[in-house]
Amino acid sequence: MPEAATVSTPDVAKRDAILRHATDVFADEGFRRTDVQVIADRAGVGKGTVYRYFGNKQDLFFAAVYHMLELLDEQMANARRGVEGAVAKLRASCLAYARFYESNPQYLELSAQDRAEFRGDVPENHVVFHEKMIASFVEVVEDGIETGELFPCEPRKTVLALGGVLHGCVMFDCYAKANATLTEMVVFAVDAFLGGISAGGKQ
Amino acid sequence: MPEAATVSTPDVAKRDAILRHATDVFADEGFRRTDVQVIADRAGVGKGTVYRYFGNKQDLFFAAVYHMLELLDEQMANARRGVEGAVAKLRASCLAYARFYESNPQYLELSAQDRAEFRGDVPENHVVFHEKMIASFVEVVEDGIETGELFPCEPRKTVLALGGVLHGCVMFDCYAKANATLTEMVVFAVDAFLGGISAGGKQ
Amino acid sequence: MPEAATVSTPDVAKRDAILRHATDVFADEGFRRTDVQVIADRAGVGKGTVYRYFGNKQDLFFAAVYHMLELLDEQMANARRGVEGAVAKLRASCLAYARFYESNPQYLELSAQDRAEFRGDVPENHVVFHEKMIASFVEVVEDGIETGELFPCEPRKTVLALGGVLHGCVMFDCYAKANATLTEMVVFAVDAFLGGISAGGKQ
Amino acid sequence: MPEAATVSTPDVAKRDAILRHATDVFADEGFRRTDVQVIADRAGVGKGTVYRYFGNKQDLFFAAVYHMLELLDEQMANARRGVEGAVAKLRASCLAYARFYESNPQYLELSAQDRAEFRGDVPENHVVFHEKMIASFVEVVEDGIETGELFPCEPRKTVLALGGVLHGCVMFDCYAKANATLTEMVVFAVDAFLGGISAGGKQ
DNA sequence: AATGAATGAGCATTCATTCAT
DNA sequence: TATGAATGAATGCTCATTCAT
Repeated sequence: MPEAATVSTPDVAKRDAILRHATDVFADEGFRRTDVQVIADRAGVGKGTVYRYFGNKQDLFFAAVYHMLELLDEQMANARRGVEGAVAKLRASCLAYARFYESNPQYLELSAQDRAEFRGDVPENHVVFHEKMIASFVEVVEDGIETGELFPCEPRKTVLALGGVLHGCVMFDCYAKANATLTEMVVFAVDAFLGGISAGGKQ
Repeated sequence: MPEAATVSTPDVAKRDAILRHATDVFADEGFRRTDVQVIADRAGVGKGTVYRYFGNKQDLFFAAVYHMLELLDEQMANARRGVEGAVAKLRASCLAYARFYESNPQYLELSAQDRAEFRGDVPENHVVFHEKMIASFVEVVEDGIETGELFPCEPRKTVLALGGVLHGCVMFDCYAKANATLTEMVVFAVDAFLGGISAGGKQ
Repeated sequence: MPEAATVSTPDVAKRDAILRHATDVFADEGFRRTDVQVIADRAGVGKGTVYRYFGNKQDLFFAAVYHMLELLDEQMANARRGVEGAVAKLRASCLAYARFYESNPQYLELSAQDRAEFRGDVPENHVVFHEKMIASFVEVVEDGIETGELFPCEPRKTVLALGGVLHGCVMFDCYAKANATLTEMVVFAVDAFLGGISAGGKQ
Repeated sequence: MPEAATVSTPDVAKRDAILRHATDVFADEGFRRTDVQVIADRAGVGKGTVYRYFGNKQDLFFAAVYHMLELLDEQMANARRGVEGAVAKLRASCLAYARFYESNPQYLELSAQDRAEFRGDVPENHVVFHEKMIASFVEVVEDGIETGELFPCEPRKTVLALGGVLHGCVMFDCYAKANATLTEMVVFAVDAFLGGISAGGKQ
């Protein structure tokens, strides 16, 4: 089967390169300190090209964050696939979350910048994506309650609390390096949290 | 005895005013966007005075954060005082933590800025203070293990995980407003977490 | 007879469209502020096509101005046609001038831009055209002097002064809106001026 | 009388220097093309100082134009002082107008820029000043009508027409250099115009 | 011939920091 | 000691022009 036809990709590669380097620079320097020229230089394009593709610095940042959200969601969904049981599914997702940020520390900084600079005042598509991710967790929790695996609780509240646990563990890390990897800390915290809401005894 | 040495620093009030307004402006605008002139104006002093008292913008920011840490620690210590039992003490501290940030949202933003801008690359006195706060929690956890109130665990790891839970709950809030106050969410998450590490059954 | 050679340039229409929209955009935005891309978009052609037809932004502007000069000259010539008497001819021309700019305010702005941006440092063909227009007026004035309708005077100086009157009345308008139309103001000023150089008593 | 006390002038000199050089650069380069850095350099101050004194480029430009208006008005008023008769007063003012622009060609370009860039959409104080200048001319015309020196006419309309004549003569000059100075052309045009509205015969 | 993606020089404005008064 | 005027490096964004397709 010859010639797999690379018909498309007119400049997706260029867009990706910009996005990738933008992520790195935003992570290294922070949103405000970042000079778009540096992103352009690293991506090997002119500054005007960056603006052509992303409109302005802020939208470029948002695009980088959105890309991160997609990757994170994908990895958590993959981790959940084929796992049985609500607790096991939640645990697998959280593990994927931890591994994602541990493997890609630049995304951790991107998240910190996002929170600090925009305080949730983010584009609509981010909000939608957040809700989609929450919804997928809520579904798991609801199933868990139905099967009796989890104590009855408000699913959304539970999911948001779990989200807080995850977010906090990865962000808080910098203040007092534990003698543990980021992933170990998340697992520890999540297990305690899940133990506290599980019906079947602890651990 | 000549000239009874002006013992008291004659301008503590001025220093405090600068610090207070700096906190507000840093919280409102973010570290990078903050114009020191605005802080000086609001504090009713010249810009040069701000630099005389705090050296530079970054150190002013750090001083504001340090002041926040002192207040937070004080409130958590007060909350713990007179409470019996490790779990109850931890819970009371966490409640104080939540109330502190709920009552003073500007400190929440200050924390977010601190994390985003400096990633834990903070002055020595911050590190020391963090460790002091951690130590006071660790002591409680160790007591809890000793009395059998808590499962055996690594105290420091447990405390850092709990710190992550707290940090995460207050920071994560902005992404998906729960139908609950910040304090309710923290209580919910902390109770689940404590339930998971408590020996005495859940809640 | 084979293939009757596409004699007519096949894209005069396209050139005209570009020129028409260029005039509007230059008038609305001014020369410097004008984005050639906008002209291309409005004309429904690619930006490269604009450059293919006109070389560069400045030459495009000059082409627009030249087109305006042709239209203006045509209208003044038409107005003069069939009119008897030097004063009547001059008056008719000036009326046409006023009506031209009142009916096409975009040309007024184009003139203002031309003066401000290039100060008469314009292409040779503009200079030639100006001289041609001046010459046609000079001829009328010379006839008027010969027939005794006008006082003896330097014809060229007189024509340039009249040109100043016209130019000034339409340009000055913006500073202090009179309670009169542009045309009324021009008629008023021109009648006074002509009254002052006419031998036959005033008006 | 010793010590003429230069009490005031804290930095009026610096402000004037900036304004003077701004006028020159705006005149030479045009508003859009002007780089504020160049003005700062020529005035021997930092760029920030220019912004400290004038806020932004546009306001700096308006300040330069306003200064020009004040100078022009002063010179016309001086020229009128001690002159008897409406026509003589108007003529003297117009002569001063012509001499002003002939002696200070940079102001001529400044006017052209003002018209082209802002089309009369200028600050309130400019409008007020224009009206003040118009009013002083209107008064002369009204007196002239009262004494019978001028034909009855609408004074404001007459003044605006005269303003157009002046404006046009100085602006139009660039298109077709007459064999006369700017002042000669203005005198010629104004005399014709005044001749046309004067009761007492021509010239 | 027609296009429009890519480029990078150019410029307004901001703001941390200094230092003369 | 307190001030705030002065500075100039830093940076987001625009747009004329080019040129590969």
